[in-house]
Amino acid sequence: MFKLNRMTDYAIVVLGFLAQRRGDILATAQIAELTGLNQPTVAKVAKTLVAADLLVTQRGVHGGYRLAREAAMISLVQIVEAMEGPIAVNDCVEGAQDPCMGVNCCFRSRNWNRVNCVVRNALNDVNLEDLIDPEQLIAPAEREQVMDQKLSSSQQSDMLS
Amino acid sequence: MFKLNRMTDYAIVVLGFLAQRRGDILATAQIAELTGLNQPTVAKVAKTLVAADLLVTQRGVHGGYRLAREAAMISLVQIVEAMEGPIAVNDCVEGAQDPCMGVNCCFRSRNWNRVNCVVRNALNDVNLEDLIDPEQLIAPAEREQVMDQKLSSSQQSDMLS
DNA sequence: CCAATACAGGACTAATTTGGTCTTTGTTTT
DNA sequence: AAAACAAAGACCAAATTAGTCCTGTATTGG
Repeated sequence: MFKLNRMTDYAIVVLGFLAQRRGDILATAQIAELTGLNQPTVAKVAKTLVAADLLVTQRGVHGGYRLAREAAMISLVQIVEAMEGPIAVNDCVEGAQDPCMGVNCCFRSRNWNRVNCVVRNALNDVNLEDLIDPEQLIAPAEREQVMDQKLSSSQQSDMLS
Repeated sequence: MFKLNRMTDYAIVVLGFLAQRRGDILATAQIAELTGLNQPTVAKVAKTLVAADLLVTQRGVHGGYRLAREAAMISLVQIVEAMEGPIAVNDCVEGAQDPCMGVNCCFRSRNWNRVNCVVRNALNDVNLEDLIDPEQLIAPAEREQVMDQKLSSSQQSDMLS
């Protein structure tokens, strides 16, 4: 429960990868190859992240994606809400699409809002940079070698598990 | 996202209802009728809640369920974990069944644990009593009348929305 | 002691959500 | 202008979740 779905995991992998190569514009095929994800999946995730202003895109030949801003300025709550919509443990809270009404169907207590706020703040306090293992911030020279290791040992799914 | 699933909503409805009638042993059919849920669903939820020691059961004629302890002693985290399993935003955190391994697949940061703890604490700070609207704690005399209103206006689903 | 009632436990089906793929359109570079 | 490549959305497949049903067991009352 309260588990992020796989697309969000993928989003974090992609964003984390781009964060390590800040400034580089990378095509989905490259990202896919180097992270072990497959290309259509990367493309799908990237689309969503562009819509949420977390990535910027460059069309045409030599196009691709890069972070919209530095990793420290991208919080986990932005990523999660980009991939999964607004955080709301149920529809009783403010901002939900179907506000609760009727005396009987809902314990309409302020406490749901409280729960939501705390969760949201927790996610807001962690940014993309925090999630990156410092050891993975490697120099370009070493990069290729390590990438090879990555490819040989990585699996398609369960990227974050 | 971070939305409780429907069974958990139902669980809160059932628990909240029993909390208002503390001490009463009620059969699933009665609970179903008075909450607007249907009987098999109530039965399924109740089974799970008994396994989690949130309800106690009485078999046989005039049997049914009642709260295992007072509402103030039942926290939201207990309800959620009873219905949806341990809280873990992903499999990287301690206590998850598949601990993360491999240098590449996981940003194995302490921050995931931090997020989980905060979420868990938020849920722990709210108990069943907090979730009940005080106005719904009504005298037995009025109860039947209000229940009629409930039945006529309630829908099967979206109990908490 | 028997019948009625109500829960226990598990299997099974249906519905919904999520994940993944493909096709068409549009943009950029040479 | 043509070729290369990404954007966007439609679409199909897989997995999860919800809901139902059936058989068995415990308890009470006649």
